Amino acid sequence: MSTSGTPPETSRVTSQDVARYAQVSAAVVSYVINNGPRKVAPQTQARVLEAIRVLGYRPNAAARALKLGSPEMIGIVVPDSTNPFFAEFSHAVEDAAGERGHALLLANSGETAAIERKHLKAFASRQVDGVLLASVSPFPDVSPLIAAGIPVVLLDRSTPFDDVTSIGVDLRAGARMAVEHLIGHGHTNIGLVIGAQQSAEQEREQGWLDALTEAGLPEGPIARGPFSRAGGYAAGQRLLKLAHRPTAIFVSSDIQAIGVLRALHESGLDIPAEMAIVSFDGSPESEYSWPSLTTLRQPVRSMAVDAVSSLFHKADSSHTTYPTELIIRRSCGCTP
Amino acid sequence: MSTSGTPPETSRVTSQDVARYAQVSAAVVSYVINNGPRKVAPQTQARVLEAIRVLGYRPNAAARALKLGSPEMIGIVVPDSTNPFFAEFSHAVEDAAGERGHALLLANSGETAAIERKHLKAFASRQVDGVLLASVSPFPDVSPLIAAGIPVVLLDRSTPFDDVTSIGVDLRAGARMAVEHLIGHGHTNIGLVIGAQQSAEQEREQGWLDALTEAGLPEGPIARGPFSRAGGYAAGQRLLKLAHRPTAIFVSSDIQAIGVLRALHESGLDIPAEMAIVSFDGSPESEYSWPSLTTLRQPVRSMAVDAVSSLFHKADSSHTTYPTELIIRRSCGCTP
DNA sequence: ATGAAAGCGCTAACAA
DNA sequence: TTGTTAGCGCTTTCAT
Repeated sequence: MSTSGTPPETSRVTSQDVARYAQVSAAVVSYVINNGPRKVAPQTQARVLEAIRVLGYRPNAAARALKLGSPEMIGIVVPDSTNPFFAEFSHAVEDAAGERGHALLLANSGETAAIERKHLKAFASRQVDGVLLASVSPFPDVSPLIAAGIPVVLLDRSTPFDDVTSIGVDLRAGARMAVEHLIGHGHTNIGLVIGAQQSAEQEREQGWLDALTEAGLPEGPIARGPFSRAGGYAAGQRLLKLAHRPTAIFVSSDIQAIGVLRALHESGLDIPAEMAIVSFDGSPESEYSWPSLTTLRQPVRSMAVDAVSSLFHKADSSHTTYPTELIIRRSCGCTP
Repeated sequence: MSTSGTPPETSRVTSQDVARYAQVSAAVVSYVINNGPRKVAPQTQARVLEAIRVLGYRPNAAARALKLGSPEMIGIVVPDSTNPFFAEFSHAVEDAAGERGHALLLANSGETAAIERKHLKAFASRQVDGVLLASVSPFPDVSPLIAAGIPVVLLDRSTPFDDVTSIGVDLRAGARMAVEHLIGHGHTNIGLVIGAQQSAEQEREQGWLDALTEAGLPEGPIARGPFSRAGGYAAGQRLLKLAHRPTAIFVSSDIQAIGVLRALHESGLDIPAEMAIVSFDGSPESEYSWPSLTTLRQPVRSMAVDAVSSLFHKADSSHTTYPTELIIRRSCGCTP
């Protein structure tokens, strides 16, 4: 027999093993691991702890999950975790979940309702403790979750839906504010770059229209495209080709705005002198573009934190609206 | 009695319930759900399927996980899932895992070894089927995983470590290639923006030095900072303040390069005429900066796919190096 | 082709 | 304060 390093014991150490080693029952092991629900004599506790250390015991989460009916995980499904807005959101969610000892399951729907639904079902099967959903659809089918009694909160919404709780900023009011800012700069032909139809986008479009109408301005040109840099780029190019080209554009997301900026740069237009931009989200990327983007910041982190809490407090369904803040930077023309 | 909607049955439907309804045993239910391992008569199968539908049965993943010893999930821990490089990587990993019916647990270490370790332990407890780790440290402690017999692959490395399998590009050679490109443009004073010490960064630094030395050029100025836009911005500013300011900079990551670009723009310097840039990673963001970044693209998606496969094929530990590709764009000066 | 039953590892009610 | 024990819901061997 050699004295070489520990063989890669595929850790089949169970609480029973620990109990045996510490000369106690498995119950006691459980009590010390979870600090309860029964008290354990300090001396006994020390023995158990020692046994755990020596044996390299690691509780089996699956068994615990089965017994408790909770895997101590929450799930989030977003259209694209690569989008800075969702990336930031997910990161904050992971932090918040972690503080409660929960892990985060991340899934991408790729803007496809079928895939979204598949993930929702999978999460339901896993009996996760809660699901955060930034749906592709204005009318997501969360029935698998509801049926499993799993709390859900809908993200990135500005209107309530059924009896599922939801959060988000007032997209319409925010968009309106952004466009009003542009109007304040004297623009009268203000274009819109926005997602390819669907839910929430409608509201930003409405807000854009609200501001225009209120100011007695004509409806500007619209370019629709995917929520991506490339989508924004293409949309920007289309707007630039227009005979009656706008002098300002409201872009419904930072990520698209980055693409628009590129189209503008390539065309040699001066921003903001010849084309002003205001966008939406307030992602970190918006601060580092050139010129930096004037944008409507969503309070991502607090939304994330609250979303996670409401999963755990599962109060009655409700919708909570967060304030949006106009961050003035260079792209709107405030600073020359 | 009303005919109102189904009460929110907190889905306590078990395979037993299904069995009873379909007048078969639980074993048969399992067989039809998993298409095996025993065959089931078509007629029986239909009855079971019907029962599943009627009862709204959804298998309990925790029970399955306990029985099988596998939760059918893999985990990934990265320094910052918000960093486009890791965001893209994780997304690709999620796809690859999903194809195998596995979910993805995402955790951030925030560049802190202690947090990383905490996540690794948690993953070990959860008995995940594999862990992908982009460690903060050059010598990560993966023992909890090893002890649990969980396959690990180290990400974003260019050198092997112990007997754990790893993947990554040849950072040193890549950096060298990037710097050589700059040298090819006639630059003789080439700065470096890089992370605040640690592992992999050393290699990019070495590559930078290699190119300089080989060309008989003096060592340029170095600015270190976090892997963030802000970190790059600050680093860029420091380089600009230098008396003997460089005419080109090799930035060790796209995300920092975005920050450097901002510093450059603010100083009014023309890019690439007065300051050329080449960066590293090839993230989507690099294509949309202004000017667009000439960068060393890492084959993120194929690395992600391969990383996931090797988790499942758990061959002997090995290190595989991926090729890097210099994407020529505007920031280096190739196009005026 | 199907049923019966054991047991994965843990928690907590119930005893002692 | 600690031990005994009964499951949580599923998979699968062993019978039939």
